[in-house]
Amino acid sequence: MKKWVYIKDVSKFVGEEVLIKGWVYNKRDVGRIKFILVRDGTGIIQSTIWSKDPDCPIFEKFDKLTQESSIKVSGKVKKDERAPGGYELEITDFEIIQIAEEYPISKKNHGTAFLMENRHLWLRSIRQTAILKIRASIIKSIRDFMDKEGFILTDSPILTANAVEGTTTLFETSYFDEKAYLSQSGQLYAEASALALAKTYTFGPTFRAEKSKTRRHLIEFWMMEPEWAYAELDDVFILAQNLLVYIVERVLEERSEELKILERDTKPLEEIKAPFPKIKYDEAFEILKKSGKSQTSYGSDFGGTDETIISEKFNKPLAITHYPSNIKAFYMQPDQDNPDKILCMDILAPEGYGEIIGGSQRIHDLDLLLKKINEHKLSKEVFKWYIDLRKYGSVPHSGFGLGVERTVAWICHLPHIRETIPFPRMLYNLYP
RNA sequence: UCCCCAGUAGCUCAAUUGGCAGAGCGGGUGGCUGUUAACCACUAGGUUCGCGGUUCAAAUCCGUGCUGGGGAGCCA
Repeated sequence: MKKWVYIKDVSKFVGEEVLIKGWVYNKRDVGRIKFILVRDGTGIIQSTIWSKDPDCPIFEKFDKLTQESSIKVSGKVKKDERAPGGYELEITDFEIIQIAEEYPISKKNHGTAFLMENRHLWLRSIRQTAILKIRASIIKSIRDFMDKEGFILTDSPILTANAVEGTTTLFETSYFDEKAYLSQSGQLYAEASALALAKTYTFGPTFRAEKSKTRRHLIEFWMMEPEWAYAELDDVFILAQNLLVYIVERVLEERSEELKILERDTKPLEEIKAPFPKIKYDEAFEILKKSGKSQTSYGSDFGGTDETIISEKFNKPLAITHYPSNIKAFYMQPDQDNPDKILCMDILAPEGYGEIIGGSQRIHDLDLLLKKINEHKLSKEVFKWYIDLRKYGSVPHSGFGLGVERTVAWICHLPHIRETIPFPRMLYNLYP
């Protein structure tokens, strides 16, 4: 019985007979010599079949193979400069598990619509598997960093009775006889956990029924949200900065192969070092005004193009703080010295990728919170438990949300967020 | 929700701007002893997104619907 090995490990088995279980990525027939490119999820290896006899049984089996047919291949591992990747498998025999029907995804060009329709198959391409591996590394590095910093993972519920952001973007569902909503953010529950554990974070999917059709929006996306008792805005800014530096370092270290497949220029990533620049809304507005390229009026939120104009001035992630209070969420703490401004931060990724982190210091004063809930016409009933947090040992606390998919898009330098998650949920697009 | 663009073979696209619907890839058959999205020859494959209109004649022009793409607003 030959040893089952994965392609990523073949270099350790040069000269030995091994068994590879995989799929036909491509085949080439050059008469007496045939090539099968076998992929097994960890890599691709060129495999060769040779015989003097044009009618030998293994050639007949080869002829049946179609793209993506599943096969178990036995052969001897050889070092060979002519093979892509430098190693080659000299096939002694192979077993056909299933002959694939005509595979819809060919080696030539496809349009986005067609690829999205076949997302379940598109995932098998080298490029897509590289992105998924980088996504996995980013998630692992986020978890490792937060754990190392002493934050406790606490999960927030997906089904909730209350909104966090504007009520227009909620997915409504039924909860027996009550109405329920899919979570837009785990933050409010994380605040409760933070008062229990001091340093916490939630990690999970969030849902926004926004009718937005852009390269940076998903209907279902993943967020990591730390919440930290007694922390002020500056504390979470430093946390966010160190987190991003750590993620980039880890990806450069673990996934250089995948970044190469994506043809990602790693120089801009190598420049991601602390400290990150931090400017106030007013300064950001000045930059916009001077650029002459923006129509945004003072006091309004920045648009996607505005973010690009501002972040192009810096080669690192940039924090913009102290936004006007009327354009931010109800739970955000006003600045003591300037109550029209909010102790909040948006962190914009470089290279035009825009906002990947949004955070703030939270209101800890009971009366102020009640006033804000009133102003935003929110229900005191459903928020009773949240208001309670300000009655029993309330303290200043802060947190932020990091969008996983936007982070993946930036680090991989992807033109569109749809490739950052295995099965993106987008506007009017629930299949596959 | 608004603005712009597109829909032709399984896929990616052509079609002299209103005059015989075609090529590459993929499929099939055959050839080739080192290919790198192999190559060469032959071959099958069409309700030109649906409906209505203009015209001697519509893939092409007009109207309408559907689907998809790009962007805006909003956001991570």
